[in-house]
Amino acid sequence: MATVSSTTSGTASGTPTRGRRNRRGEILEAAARLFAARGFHGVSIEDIGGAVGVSGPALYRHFDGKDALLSEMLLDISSRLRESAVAAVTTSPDPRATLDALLDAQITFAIEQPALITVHDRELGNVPEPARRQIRRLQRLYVEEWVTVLAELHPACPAARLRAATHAVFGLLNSTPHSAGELPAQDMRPLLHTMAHAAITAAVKTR
Amino acid sequence: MATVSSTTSGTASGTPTRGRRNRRGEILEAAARLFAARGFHGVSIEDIGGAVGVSGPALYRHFDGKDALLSEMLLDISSRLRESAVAAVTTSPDPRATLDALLDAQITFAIEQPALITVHDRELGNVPEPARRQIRRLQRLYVEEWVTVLAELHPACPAARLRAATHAVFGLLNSTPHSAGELPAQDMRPLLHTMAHAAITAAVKTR
DNA sequence: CGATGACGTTAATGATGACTAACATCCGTG
DNA sequence: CACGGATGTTAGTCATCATTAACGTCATCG
Repeated sequence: MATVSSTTSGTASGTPTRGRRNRRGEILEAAARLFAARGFHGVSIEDIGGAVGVSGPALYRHFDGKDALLSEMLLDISSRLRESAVAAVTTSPDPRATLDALLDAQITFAIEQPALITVHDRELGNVPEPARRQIRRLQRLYVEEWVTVLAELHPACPAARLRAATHAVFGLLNSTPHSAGELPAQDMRPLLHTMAHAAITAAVKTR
Repeated sequence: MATVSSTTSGTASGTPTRGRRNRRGEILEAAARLFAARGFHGVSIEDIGGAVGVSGPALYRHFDGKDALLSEMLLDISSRLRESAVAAVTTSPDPRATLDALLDAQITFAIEQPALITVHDRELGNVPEPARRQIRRLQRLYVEEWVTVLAELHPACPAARLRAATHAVFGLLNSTPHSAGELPAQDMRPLLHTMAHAAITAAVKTR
C-alpha cells in the first residue's frame, strides 16, 4: 500500500507521467465527471473504468482503491487552489490587485473545471482520515488568504464577518456548474467578477 | 405504487398527518440530514431507520422505497420554494418590495433548513423519472419568478444575464450550510441579504 | 533472445444493501 | 369482545460492488 500516495511526497502533480499515454490522468478526469454527476457512492469502479475504455479492476494498477482515488482528487484540487492564491498574493502590487487576482483565479477554476469544483465541495465527507485532515488544512489556508487580503482592505470589518462573506462569495462563484449553458463563458467570467466584487464591497461595510 | 405521490394531489404538506406521532415527518427530516452529510447512496435504509429509533424495513410502512423518499423530499422543497415565491409576488406592492421578499424567503429556507437546501441542489440526479421532471419544472418556475421581477426592475438587461445572475445569487445564499457557525444566524441573515442585493444590482448594469 | 515490469483481463470472494415475507402488537370501533 | 388496520420486528433473498487472485501480453533493456 501507500504506492500511490507518492503524490504527497513526490512532485505533486508536476510531472504528468513519463509513459506516453496518461491513464492516470484520464481516470482522474473521468472519475471527477462521474462523481460530480452521481456522487461518490453512486459511481462504481466499473463505471470509472468503462469511461476510459478499460474495465473495472484495471483501476488498481493506478490507484490503491476508490477512496485513494477520491483523496488524491481532492488533495490535488485544494493544493492547486491554494497555490493559485499564494501566486495571486505574491505577484500583486497591492491588496486591491490581489483581490482581483484571487477572484480571477477562482473564476477560472470554476469555469474550466466545473466537475472538480463540484466534487471538491461535496465529497470531503467521503474522504478517509489521513487525507481528510490534509485537505481541510489546505482549504482553511485558502480561505485565510482571502480573509487576510480583505482584512488589509477593510481593517474595520470583524474577521468573522470577512470569513462568512468569503464563503458566500465561493458559493456564488462555484454556482457556475449549475447554471452551465445560461451564458457563454466569455460573458460569465466578467459577470461573476462584477457580482462577487459588489457582494464583497457591500459585505464589509459594517453596519 | 404511486401511493406516495398523494403529496401532489393532496393538501401538499398542509396536514402533517392525522396520527398522533408523526413518523413520516421524522423520517423525512432525518433522511434529509443524512443525505446532506453523506449523499443519497452513502446512506442506507438502516441508517435512516436507526436515526428515528425504528430499524430498517419499518420505512416501507411509510414510503414506497428509498427513491420515493428522495422524490417526495425534493418535491416538497421545490413546491415550498415555489409557493414562497408566488406569495412574495402576490403580496408585495411593487417589484422592489417583491425582490426583498424573495430574498428574505430564500434566506429563511437556507438558514432554517440547511439540510433540505443542500439535498435539493445536489441530489436531483438521483431522483427517478416521473418525479424528476416535476421537480425540474417547479425549479424552473421558481427561477422564472425571480427573473420576471428582475426584468421589471431592469428592462434593459437581457433575460439570459438575469437568469445567470439569479443562479449565482442562489449559490451565494445556499452557501450558508457550508459556513455554518461562522456567524450567528442573526447576523448572517442581513449579511446575506446585503450581499445578494449588491450582487444583483451590479449584475444588471449591462456593460 | 529472455527477463522484467507496466498494464489489462476475467473469475472469485465477501460485504453491504434494498426490498420482501412472515409474523407480532396495539388501538379504536363495531 | 372480536376484527382490522397501522406500525414494527426479524430473517431471508438477490443484486451490486469493492477488492483480490491468477493469469496474459508486449515493449524495453540487459
